[in-house]
Amino acid sequence: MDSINIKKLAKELNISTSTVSRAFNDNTDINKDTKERILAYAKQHNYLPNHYASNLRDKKTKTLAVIVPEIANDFFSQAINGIEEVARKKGFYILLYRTDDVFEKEVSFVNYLNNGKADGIIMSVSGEANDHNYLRQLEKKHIPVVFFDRVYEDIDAAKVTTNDYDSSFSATEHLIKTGCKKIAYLVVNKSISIGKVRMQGYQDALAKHKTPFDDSLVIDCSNDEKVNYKILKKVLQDVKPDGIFSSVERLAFATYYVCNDLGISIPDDLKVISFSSLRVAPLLAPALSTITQPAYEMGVKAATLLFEALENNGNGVAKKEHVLKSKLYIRKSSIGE
Amino acid sequence: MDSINIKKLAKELNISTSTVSRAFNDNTDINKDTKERILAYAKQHNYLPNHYASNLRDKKTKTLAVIVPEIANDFFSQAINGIEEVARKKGFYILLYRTDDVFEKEVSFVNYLNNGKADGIIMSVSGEANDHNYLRQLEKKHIPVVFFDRVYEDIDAAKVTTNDYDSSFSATEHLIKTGCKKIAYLVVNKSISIGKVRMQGYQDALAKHKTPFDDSLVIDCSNDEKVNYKILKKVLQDVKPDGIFSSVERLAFATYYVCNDLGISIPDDLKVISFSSLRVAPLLAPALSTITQPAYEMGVKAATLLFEALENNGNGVAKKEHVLKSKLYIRKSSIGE
DNA sequence: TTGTATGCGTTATCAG
DNA sequence: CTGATAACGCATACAA
Repeated sequence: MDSINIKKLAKELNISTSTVSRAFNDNTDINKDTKERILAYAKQHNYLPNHYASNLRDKKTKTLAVIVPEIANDFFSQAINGIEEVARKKGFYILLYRTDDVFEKEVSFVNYLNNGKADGIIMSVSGEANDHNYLRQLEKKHIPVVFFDRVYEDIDAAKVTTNDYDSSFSATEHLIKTGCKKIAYLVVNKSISIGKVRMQGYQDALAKHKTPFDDSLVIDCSNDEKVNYKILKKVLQDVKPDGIFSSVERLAFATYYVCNDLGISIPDDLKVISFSSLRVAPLLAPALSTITQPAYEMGVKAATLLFEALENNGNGVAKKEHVLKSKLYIRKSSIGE
Repeated sequence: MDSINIKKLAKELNISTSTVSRAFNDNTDINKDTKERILAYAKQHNYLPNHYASNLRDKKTKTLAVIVPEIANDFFSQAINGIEEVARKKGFYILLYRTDDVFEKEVSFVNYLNNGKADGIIMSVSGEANDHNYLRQLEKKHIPVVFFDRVYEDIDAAKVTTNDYDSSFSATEHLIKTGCKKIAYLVVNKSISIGKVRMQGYQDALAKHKTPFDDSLVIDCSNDEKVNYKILKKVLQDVKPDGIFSSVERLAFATYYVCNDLGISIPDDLKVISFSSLRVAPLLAPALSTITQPAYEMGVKAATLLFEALENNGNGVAKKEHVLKSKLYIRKSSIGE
């Protein structure tokens, strides 16, 4: 057909394929003029080395897999931005996966990656500390993994997290200081490590201030907006908390909607603070107090660590937790009278 | 090393590589028991056919490239979600690119894709109708392209858009009806087709209502938040419009920030309406009136069209504009006294 | 139903 | 500095 490849190019230029190859691989062993001639002709005829063939030869995919629970989410989209930034500079491609928080999808994706589709993986996990054999397989194939935000504690890999415990503690303490006596903790999946850590900060802050911990104030929500609305409506009507600490952005939004409908005033009747990366948090009615994670920086850090692992062939890379700091923004939604 | 491949697997099972290959390719010409035996053994030893080698053989990458100006943006992240949904069902991978609205990056990405890295491309463009030779090269290589939202009119390809002209017309008319006499149009790049279409709707609505068009009310903004803040501050102080029609979400946010700082009341002093996919628009202070594009559905549609092109080998596919409908949500930010 | 042989497009090795 | 050749891992045509 009209498809071009290294052989045709070589033939048309009356040189060997090796020389053409050299022209494209910054090889020093090539005459400058020859190289220019080749590149010029290639450009003209729109030739580029086939990436799959190259990969087959030297096992470098120049591709990085990114696995996240959701994409349309301020935190993750900003993190992906950070990853993309670093990857682009290294000339790497990004393969994107979304798990929808379904553990089985995560497993199936990771298993696929065993076929050499990517050189490394950056992921924010969707399951609990459990059977992670599927991840151990990657180690055997020397495919490095870096976790960010949501990690598996039992896997030995580089991890990029934020100081969730401290932030949760501070946020809860802040609510207590503004006068809250009955603070509810909103979480999506209690058993996932990130939910646990955040809850621990909440509990310890309560304990420090001699506020008894009440299990009925821990509200386990779902991934379905409508269900959450119902759950929260019931809680606000029956349990009547005077403070909300939300471990997940969208539960804070749901709280706002319920309050609007029930005529509950934030912050007069109820103070709200939430983990959130929403850039327009200051523009909400009322402005939402947030614990904001450095999403973009976390992406950059995770990608940087992955490239370190790749460049050192997995040796000597800090397989530890790299903790970045979140920022607490106190806004109107949690300010006392 | 410890790496496994089709040969080793075949040898260990005392069968030929072709049989192993058949087991993985839903080939009918294989004994059911043999197939099961192979798959079981493969699973146990964590073998999967190398994707790059397979591709080199049969020129199917099962990969789809997605090129967007930004990722951390409600519209695009939701659209990507839609694309991902369809791609996943087809067993396709997604290669993600971000251009940052820089035309050169778009060109360089597209050129890369000429090397057979992806079977097809879905993109929202970053340039103007100009020299699109780089895209024409793709046609030669039979790599189908589908545009969404931001398209090049002069390229013959499937396009997924929304009824921007109508929406802009309605939005502007709505502002006029609520009493606005001096409506500013905010745009990021006037010369890009999508900005033009939206502006045309704005202009025509003005004309219909005998409001003279004033060029100083067309505010050309940038991609830098700080610069936009300054531009808008100046406009609100000097030109003093009583209505804002923003063709881009983040310019509406910037307007909100400026108004907060200048003590301008929305909607009393200034009414605002904007193109936006922000899911918490109703929660803003005041709730933002929006023209909301069906972002997710656009992603689904674009991906569906691309797969049609792929499956029909590019023939008989509707290389036309598929127009979906946006929805106008009138909220407090643009309601009259 | 299975096995053998070939080639996909590239690059590294080695020889010149 | 350049050319010939083998090999990467797989899937198909063809033979059995």
